[in-house]
Amino acid sequence: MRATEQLLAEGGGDHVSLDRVAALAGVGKGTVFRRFGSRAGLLQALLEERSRELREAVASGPPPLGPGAPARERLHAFLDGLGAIAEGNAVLLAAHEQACAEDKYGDPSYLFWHGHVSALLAAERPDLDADFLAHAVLATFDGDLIRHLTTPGDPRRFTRSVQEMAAAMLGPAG
Amino acid sequence: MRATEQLLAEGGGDHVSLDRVAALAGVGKGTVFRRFGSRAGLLQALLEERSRELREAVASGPPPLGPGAPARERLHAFLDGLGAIAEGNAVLLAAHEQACAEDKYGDPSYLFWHGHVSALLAAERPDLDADFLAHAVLATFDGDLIRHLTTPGDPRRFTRSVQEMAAAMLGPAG
Amino acid sequence: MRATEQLLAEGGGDHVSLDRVAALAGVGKGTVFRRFGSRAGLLQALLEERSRELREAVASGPPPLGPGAPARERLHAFLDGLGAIAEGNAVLLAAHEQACAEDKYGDPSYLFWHGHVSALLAAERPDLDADFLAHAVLATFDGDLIRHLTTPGDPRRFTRSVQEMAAAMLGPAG
Amino acid sequence: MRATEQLLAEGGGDHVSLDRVAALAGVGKGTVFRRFGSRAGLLQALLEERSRELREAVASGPPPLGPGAPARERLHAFLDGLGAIAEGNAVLLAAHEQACAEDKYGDPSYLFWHGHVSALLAAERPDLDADFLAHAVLATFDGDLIRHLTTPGDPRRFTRSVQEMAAAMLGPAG
DNA sequence: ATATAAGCGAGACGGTACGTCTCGTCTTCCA
DNA sequence: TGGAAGACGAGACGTACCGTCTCGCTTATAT
Repeated sequence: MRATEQLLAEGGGDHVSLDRVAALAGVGKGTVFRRFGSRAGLLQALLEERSRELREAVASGPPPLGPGAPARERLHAFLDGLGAIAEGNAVLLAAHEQACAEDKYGDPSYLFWHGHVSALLAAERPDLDADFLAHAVLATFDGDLIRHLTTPGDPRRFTRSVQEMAAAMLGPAG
Repeated sequence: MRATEQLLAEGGGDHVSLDRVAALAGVGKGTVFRRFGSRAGLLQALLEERSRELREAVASGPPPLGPGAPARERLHAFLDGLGAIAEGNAVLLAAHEQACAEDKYGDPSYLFWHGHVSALLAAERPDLDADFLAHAVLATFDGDLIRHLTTPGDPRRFTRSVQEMAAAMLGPAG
Repeated sequence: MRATEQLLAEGGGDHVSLDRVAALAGVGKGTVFRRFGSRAGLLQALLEERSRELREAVASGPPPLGPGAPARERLHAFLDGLGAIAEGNAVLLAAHEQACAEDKYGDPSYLFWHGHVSALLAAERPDLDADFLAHAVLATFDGDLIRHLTTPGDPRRFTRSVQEMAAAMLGPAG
Repeated sequence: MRATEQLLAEGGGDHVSLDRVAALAGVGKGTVFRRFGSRAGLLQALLEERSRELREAVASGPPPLGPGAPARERLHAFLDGLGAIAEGNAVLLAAHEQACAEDKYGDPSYLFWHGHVSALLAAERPDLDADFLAHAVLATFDGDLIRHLTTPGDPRRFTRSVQEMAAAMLGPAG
């Protein structure tokens, strides 16, 4: 089931109409809506799938991603992981943002990332508004921005820059 | 002409279809398209209007907004101005983002803001990727995020946080 | 099992989807299809149930409904019985017509009524096209027409009119 | 515009989905809905078109269809005309009945036919329930019934039978 | 002053996505 | 293992929207 959607994300690029997705997946449109509720739900599920691993590693994996390492290192590792996902799925990301206009900040997945980043930032810089900074960091994970910055010659430019920004926010190490 | 659209942005809230806009403005849909080219154009024009003053002040006004003041102060003043605009037009901002999905980073208005912020950051922190940081700063000016953060009790929460973030990026003065 | 469907015919009124019927009956949709084959089958079964008595009385009951009475009287009695059923189940009738669009004239139940009426008409008026007249008489048993004609103040208006029509068709007794 | 729908009625037979109609007519689906409101509206418009001539002839044409001739002759001529239309458009008729389940008896076109027939019947047989008889006569113009009765060898069987029925209703010429 | 040109109000149209609703089949799971 | 429950395939329907287009009117300009 998921595999079909992946095919389509590849095939369609951005013009992924649900009708087409369903047809190309060899399944009725009704099924898609029954399973995902709406266009937003579909994209969310795809992102979810692609980031579940990272989520689990963050929640309960080994350091430095998981609990146990210093906040600074955990943040670095996390941004590295999320950056990799984002760079590999910029198109999907962009489509998701476009679809989930409403309630983007209430999405459970976003809430998880935000909570994580916020906690790490707060641990290192209790003097700052970690809640906002987390939103700011995550706001840079914009599909269009990533596509804008990523060139064939430098596929990790985006992640590197995000890391640099996070480092600047945290200030000189301890 | 503009006034009509403003009325509509207020009236419609978020569900501003061009049909409705045109009808409510007492003008044919054709006229709207003749003047703005597309939905994106309309929103852009509205934002343009609301930010022209700031733009001019930044380009050729008196310090600290205009040229002449230290980069740090200019950035502070700029973010204050842009924050005020954004907080007062969060709905419009959100609609614009939704509409201008394509080519958002090629929009002249965005390019101007980005160039300005980028230059200021570069002046103060030549060691960082000012280009990216400017994108990051501007990425926080997201209509939905602003609506999410702004509460009746604290209307300038967003701007304050952005300032704090910029300060953190620039590091200790000096 | 039948009882559940009756509940639904009453409950739903006109928008009786099989999904809803099944759900409201507290039974899986599969069950409904196994027992009735299709939407048409379900409605047919309901009608069947409500008209079985009349059918048996007509086929082998005592006169004037059953064999033995003069055709004119048998027809009168039959139309009275069928009219009563139809007036009491106009909604069901309308739904059935809508569902059985295809092959309406091959339905065993319809064939029985038609054969009966046709034979009675032929007996009394061998000079007319009894086959067609029987179709015409039965065509008036239309759910929507009955609902249209039946008012709270005159619940048997439809039956009376049908009788009058039949009498006119048969011509002066004689 | 109409021509396209005619093509489709021919082409589709009975499975005329609005999507297909629109596509095959080279027009957007939105257009179809704007012009006809719904499936029912489309079919109604087609029937309207095919029967407009008869309607005008009946309302203000020369006898025996139009005013001036005796009721008996007018009814005969009218049934002949309507029968011809119905026999030539049985499929369309059936589709229309299926679509216009709701409010069939409030349709202006139906009201016109009914008023006409009812008036003619009342003129000739004031002793009968002309209102109902008119419904009964028109009820025989059922697409499926016509298809059922019409064979290649006897294309006017239906009309002939309707005439006979009407004659029987009117009784011996007075 | 009249004729003509440009521009504008109005809205129909082509095209298409979305989400809801059905029906009838097919699969799964429990008794 | 057989029947109940409901997921699934397929697709129609109606709505909303965008961007194009064609009208007819009005206003301004040129003769």
